[in-house]
Amino acid sequence: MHGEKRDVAHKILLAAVKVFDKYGLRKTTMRDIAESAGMSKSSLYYYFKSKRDILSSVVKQESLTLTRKLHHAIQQDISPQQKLREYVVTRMHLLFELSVYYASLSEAYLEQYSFIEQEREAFTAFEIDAVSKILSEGVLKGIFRGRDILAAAKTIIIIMKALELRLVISKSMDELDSTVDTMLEILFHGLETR
Amino acid sequence: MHGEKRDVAHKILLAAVKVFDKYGLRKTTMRDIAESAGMSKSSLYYYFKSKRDILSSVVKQESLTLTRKLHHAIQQDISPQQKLREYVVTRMHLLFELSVYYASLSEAYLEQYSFIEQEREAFTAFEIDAVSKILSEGVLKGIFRGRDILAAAKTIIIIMKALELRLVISKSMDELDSTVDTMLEILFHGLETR
DNA sequence: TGATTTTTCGACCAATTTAGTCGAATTATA
DNA sequence: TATAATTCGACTAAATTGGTCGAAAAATCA
Repeated sequence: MHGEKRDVAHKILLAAVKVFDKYGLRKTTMRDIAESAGMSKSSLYYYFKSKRDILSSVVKQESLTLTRKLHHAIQQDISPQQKLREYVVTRMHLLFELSVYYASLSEAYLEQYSFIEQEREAFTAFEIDAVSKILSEGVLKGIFRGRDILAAAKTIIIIMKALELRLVISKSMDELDSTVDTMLEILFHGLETR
Repeated sequence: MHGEKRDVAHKILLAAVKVFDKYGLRKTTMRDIAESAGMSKSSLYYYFKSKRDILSSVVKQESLTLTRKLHHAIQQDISPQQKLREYVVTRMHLLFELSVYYASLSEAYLEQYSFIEQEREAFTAFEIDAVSKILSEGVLKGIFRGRDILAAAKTIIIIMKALELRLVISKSMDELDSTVDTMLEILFHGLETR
């Protein structure tokens, strides 16, 4: 009749995201997750074998959401400039919502949950590929200068990561879009042919 | 030569605010505060007698900042409408920054730190007074209708508190100002004479 | 209906973390 | 140099942590 096992597991993950977002990974306890999911702590272990397991599932889920939406954002039939803008802005807004990627963790903690770093590295690889493709397209169309695409892509990603940090600190998205625009304005006039 | 006792105490409070903001009151430990302040945990007890003491000081400090800035915001020589707008917007932005008032705490936790509720109540009293004065001024100038000022003030404050909740949930201030404007538009056309 | 399976939870555990203490070391002051 | 102000490492008792287990409840099946 009602909820299957997978639905409850999903409900738990949603609850986990909520509290991860609130307290960060390190500070979130199984009790917090259970409370947020509206069930007993023991019941969590019926669906997940450990806290690490829940964490891992959340990370994988968020990572999937992130890449899927970013992929979709640059699939549109728009100019390379617009694509780059779309990518950066979408990325900003998504990362603002997704909790796990923002968790600033101590090295010791990351060691324990190594899959987070792994997932992050995989995401970086995706990013370099995605941005490189946008740049290549721009070069082919004679819009961007065709020097070292990989280096250019990496630079853009570094700048975006720097923006992430500012975002976390300010906790506001007010100036974000204009900052992105300013940044991209500079970026475009440096990349475009004349 | 360098830092007096009061300065260090102040430094500790700033560090405390930083981590309270990050983890919330409940999740913040003395170790967190000490780390954030760049000193040993034991040293904190040279300046404050307990965690409760630090918490209390932070709450009082934030409460003071809040009321002082709000008071200043409505001291300007502007129309009652502008004053009301100024009050609401300032309040929103300040509460977004101040960590303590947003801490959603369980009743059990609030019991332990009762001074938080006390300070909140004092703040509400200040608000009712401040908003009432703005409304009164508007009535005197023939701009607002002069029915039940106290009830009107309380209504405005309730609406602002509802906005607070939305603010916490969305964690973004993007739509906030326009929401405030929309709300005040409705509010003004209900309050103004004709 | 009664038997069986799925799901939930309270009670419990060992290990860690917590707020807070204390005396000794360090630093500044006189 | 003596004295006072400040810092901290080592410690404790109490609370909290992730995780276990078996029994109660619900849901499903016969």
